Amino acid sequence: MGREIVTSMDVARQAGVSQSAVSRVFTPGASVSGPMREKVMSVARELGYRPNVLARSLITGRSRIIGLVVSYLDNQYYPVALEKLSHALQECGYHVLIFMAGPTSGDFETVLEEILGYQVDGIVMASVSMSSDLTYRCADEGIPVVLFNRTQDEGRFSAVTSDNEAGGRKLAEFLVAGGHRRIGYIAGWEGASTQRDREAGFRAGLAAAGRELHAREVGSYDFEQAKIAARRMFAAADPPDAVFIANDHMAIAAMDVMRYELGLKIPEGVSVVAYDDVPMAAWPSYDLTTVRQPTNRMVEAVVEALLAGIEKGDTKPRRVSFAGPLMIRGSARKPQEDHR
Amino acid sequence: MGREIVTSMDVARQAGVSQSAVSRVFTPGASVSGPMREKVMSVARELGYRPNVLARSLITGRSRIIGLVVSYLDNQYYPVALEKLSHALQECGYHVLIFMAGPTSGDFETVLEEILGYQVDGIVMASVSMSSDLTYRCADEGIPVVLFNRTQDEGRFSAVTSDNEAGGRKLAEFLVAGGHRRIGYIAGWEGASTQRDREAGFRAGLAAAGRELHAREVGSYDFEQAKIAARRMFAAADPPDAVFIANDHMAIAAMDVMRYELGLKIPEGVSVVAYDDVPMAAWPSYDLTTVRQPTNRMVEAVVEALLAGIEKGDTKPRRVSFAGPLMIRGSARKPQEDHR
DNA sequence: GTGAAAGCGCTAACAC
DNA sequence: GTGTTAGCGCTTTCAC
Repeated sequence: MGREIVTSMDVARQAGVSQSAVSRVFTPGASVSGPMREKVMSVARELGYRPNVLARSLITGRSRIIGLVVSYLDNQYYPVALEKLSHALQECGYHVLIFMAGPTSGDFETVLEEILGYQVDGIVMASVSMSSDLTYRCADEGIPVVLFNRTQDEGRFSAVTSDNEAGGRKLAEFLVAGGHRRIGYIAGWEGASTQRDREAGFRAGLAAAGRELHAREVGSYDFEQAKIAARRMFAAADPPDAVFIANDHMAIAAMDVMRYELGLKIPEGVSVVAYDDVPMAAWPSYDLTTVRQPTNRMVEAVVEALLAGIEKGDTKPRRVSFAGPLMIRGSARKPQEDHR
Repeated sequence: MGREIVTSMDVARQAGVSQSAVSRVFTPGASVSGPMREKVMSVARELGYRPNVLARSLITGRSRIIGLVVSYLDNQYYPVALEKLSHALQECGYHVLIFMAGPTSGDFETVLEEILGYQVDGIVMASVSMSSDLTYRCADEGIPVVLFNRTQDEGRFSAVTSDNEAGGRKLAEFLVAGGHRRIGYIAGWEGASTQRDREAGFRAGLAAAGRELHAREVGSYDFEQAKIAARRMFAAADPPDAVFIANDHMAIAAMDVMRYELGLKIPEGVSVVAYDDVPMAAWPSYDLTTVRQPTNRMVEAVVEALLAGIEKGDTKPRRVSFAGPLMIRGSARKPQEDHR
């Protein structure tokens, strides 16, 4: 019942050494003699002693905890990224403490207050909607804040993204080269930088070919909203012959509506392209042409920015974005098919 | 740069009260007068003070951290469950610290050592493969351990599952009633209790109708393994006319192989049923008849078991399992369709 | 290289 | 109801 904690003092007594000696044995890079180390380690093992990270944090000022703020986990992109991030941080001796932000549990403000209470060493924001003075307070207090898969206009935080604009442009070029004439777009959440950049790149790509968007709906990065958007777009008179949907999660919802409700054929009737390259995009049922997020490199960059802030005190914001390849699959007519 | 921490002492000085008065204001249920509370709160707000959860934990012996051990997040069931669990715990003032166990980062043993170091108040094991003396040490130290979606033979830990055996039986009855004669099974990871129970129930259900398994392969709850299993099962002479695949994650992999590689029609050529009811199962591309895991109730039970252990010291293992409904969709021939 | 002592930020008796 | 005091388990000077 009572959590019997074995302390460094217990080990010290049992081993007949001072408590600080025990501490030193468990402090990487402290000066301890061989015999001392062995004596202490052996008693520690016997007693099942482990240093208390929390007590340590009180004095070192580092908790070895990274707070992750996220608002949903149903878009497959996030769990996969979380898995990678968590692994990478674990490798460096950090762990991820999850904070769900969103309608269900408290607003963003509350969540951030909670985070601060845990004395996290760094914060990763993977959620799309969040803006608060508190975020600045984190930064002001010297806690590194890294935005994952989003940026912010004022560059006060580090931000790691893929090159959304370039991705959008690539998709436009691909659709234009595929001979499409009426090209639509289903937007993500309008407050998100990813949405804005993907659309900007896409429109720029169309413009470069002398084209314009033929139709536009908003899916807000939400599964159900995306269905509604697809219905509206393709039930219209003169519907698009190709559509860029701002992420795979929505694209999958939309494709199901298009094929099963509206009876459209993909890619014969309409081409679909999207963004993220979640695992599902490669499944034959969707076989989605999409821009891959270079998640591994993005995660590396997040960890780097975090550690630079924590361990070197280098909290100056860094904004990195990585170009991701276009994964050409079967959901959109390919350029060469048009060369008859 | 230097993390300037505002302490309760700072607030006390500024407000002209004792440090313990400040502490009491932030301790729910402590006796403080109205004016005192206001004075302290106002200074606290002004200074941006937040109690240090970690320092508090040192004295209370509670960290308000729940360790979650998980080995993969690509099976959509886990992220969705994690989201719910995290929300529920957050509501009670706890947060989830993630520990990834698995080939990539250290073995289970190491991970558990790390967990112990964080003085977590409770542990949830959502991973399938884990067995270690350390797990017992957690229990011995009075830390509540709850297995999520798995049980263990010796009942030393609390375990929350759906009624896998009943689910398996329901599926067998459904397939038998649907007039299927050659019924196959693709197993999950053989070390998992869910696998064992689902198969046992399924076999029992077949036996009750005087039937036996016609074919059996192992997919180990892995996407790629499941594809291989499906290929092997349906490339055989005299392949099954129905198959139960031990979870939706594998079923989706297998269905893609069956339809796109082997040219099978579902459900005309072969019926497919599975287990979990992940969101994807309801998508028209899969439209999978499956047993729903009553995740909400399972999460509630996990939280209950955890809190009983933490707050009431009641760590006696409780094993709960909830029956989940059969979600009848289009991937398997339905009984009434056979009544001609 | 090792021990003694101080103190991280906080809660929990204990007096008043 | 409020202040004083004593630690929680640990790291880190500082002597030796």
